[in-house]
Amino acid sequence: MASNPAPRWQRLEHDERRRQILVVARRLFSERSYAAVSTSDIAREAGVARGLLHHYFGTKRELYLEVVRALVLMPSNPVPLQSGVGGLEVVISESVDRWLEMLGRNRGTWLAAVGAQGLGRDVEIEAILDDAREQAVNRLIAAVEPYGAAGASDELRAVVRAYSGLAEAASLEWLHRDRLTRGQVHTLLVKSFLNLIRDVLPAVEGVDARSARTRTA
Amino acid sequence: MASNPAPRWQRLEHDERRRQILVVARRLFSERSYAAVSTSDIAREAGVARGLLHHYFGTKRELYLEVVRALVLMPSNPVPLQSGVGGLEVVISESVDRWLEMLGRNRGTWLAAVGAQGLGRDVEIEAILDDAREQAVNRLIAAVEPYGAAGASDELRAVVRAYSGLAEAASLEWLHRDRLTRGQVHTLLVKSFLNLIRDVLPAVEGVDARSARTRTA
DNA sequence: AGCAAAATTGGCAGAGTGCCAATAGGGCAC
DNA sequence: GTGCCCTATTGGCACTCTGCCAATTTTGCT
Repeated sequence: MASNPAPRWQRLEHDERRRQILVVARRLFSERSYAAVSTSDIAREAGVARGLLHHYFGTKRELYLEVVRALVLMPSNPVPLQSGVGGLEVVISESVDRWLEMLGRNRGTWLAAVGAQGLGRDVEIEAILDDAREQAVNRLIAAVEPYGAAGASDELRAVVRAYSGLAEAASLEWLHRDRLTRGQVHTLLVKSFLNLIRDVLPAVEGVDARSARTRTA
Repeated sequence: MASNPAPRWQRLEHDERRRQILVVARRLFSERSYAAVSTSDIAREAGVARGLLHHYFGTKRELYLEVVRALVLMPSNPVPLQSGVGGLEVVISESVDRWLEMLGRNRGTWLAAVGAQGLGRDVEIEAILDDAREQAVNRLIAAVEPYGAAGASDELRAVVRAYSGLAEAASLEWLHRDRLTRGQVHTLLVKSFLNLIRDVLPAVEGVDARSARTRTA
């Protein structure tokens, strides 16, 4: 009396199914570009019907944005940190070290998150990435603040942001192009940061309005 | 007696039509993302049939790659330069100035070229952007070489590449976020470069293999 | 066991892409 | 000036992908 007709599919709880789809989508979107991944691909690999994706995320694009948001939760920029004990140099050194540690563990994910893609300014994507970087900058500034008297001026934020760019590029030289060792990246990041804060920042703040002209050397 | 039935469309020379389509495609791909631009959009704005796009470029993606190639011909990284007269500092200062000048003129295009996009490593796009940046690094190294004894070591290339990242981020602070003036970016770039070459690079080269371990501080 | 809520499926409609055969400019030979 | 031929250009067909929704199935609860 075939009591159980052997269910053809399993019914999962809302959040669980959602998470499962997100995992697959994250993998595929990390491997290939947005256009090169179809919702059918995601559905097939997740073992569900394509319509279910739309039930949970509405649209392919929204699913994509969800993936991006999850991905940039990982610090895409240098060195957050907590309580500073010791001099600025020590604090920075430890922060950089912790950050490189994280990078080494999540190499693939991080590379996918910072991998520059095509052109065409996608304002939403840009906003998400920008927010993530800005938060990283905030954390770093908060950590440094006790050491430098200056509050979070525009110049400080900009310099730290520039440092983020340097840190990303340098990390790529380690993880992707293999031209630097981890130790070298560490040295590069620590010394650069100290130089930027102690030497470059004061100079930048010292540039007065007359030098802010748009033309000429 | 209606001699000329008034041609319904004009027949252009191969290269000319091709260029015309590229101009439109470049504009649209710079404004919106790849997925948000349809071949119909491009064809309509170019005033041609959609099929013609495929005749010239084969595929939407190939057309896109063509646009990207053209776009990154513009130096996406700092400061090429020619013959150095004067000290390193003067050469760098002038180079940075010339570069900022170019940025100011081509603000929109440059922003489109470096604008961070989505995830999903698109290896072809990545290769194109990477080549462009690498060439910029080469030019910069060639300009600096007379001043530093060291040849183009891996460390030097990596440090200059890191500098490129810093320069891009700093320029965005000027052009996009408006937190720095042009003069401030100039100062930031010149001083940072000198610091990197004179102070940081030697330290990075001095990191011996024992420090190159993957773990630990 | 039966019911109801909700998770899941399957298929339909519209849009976008790739392709190719047919058409029509326009330069050139005569 | 006229006609011919080359090829730039068009228009439409087939296929894939996305968004949507009604129908179906599962499962917890009474």
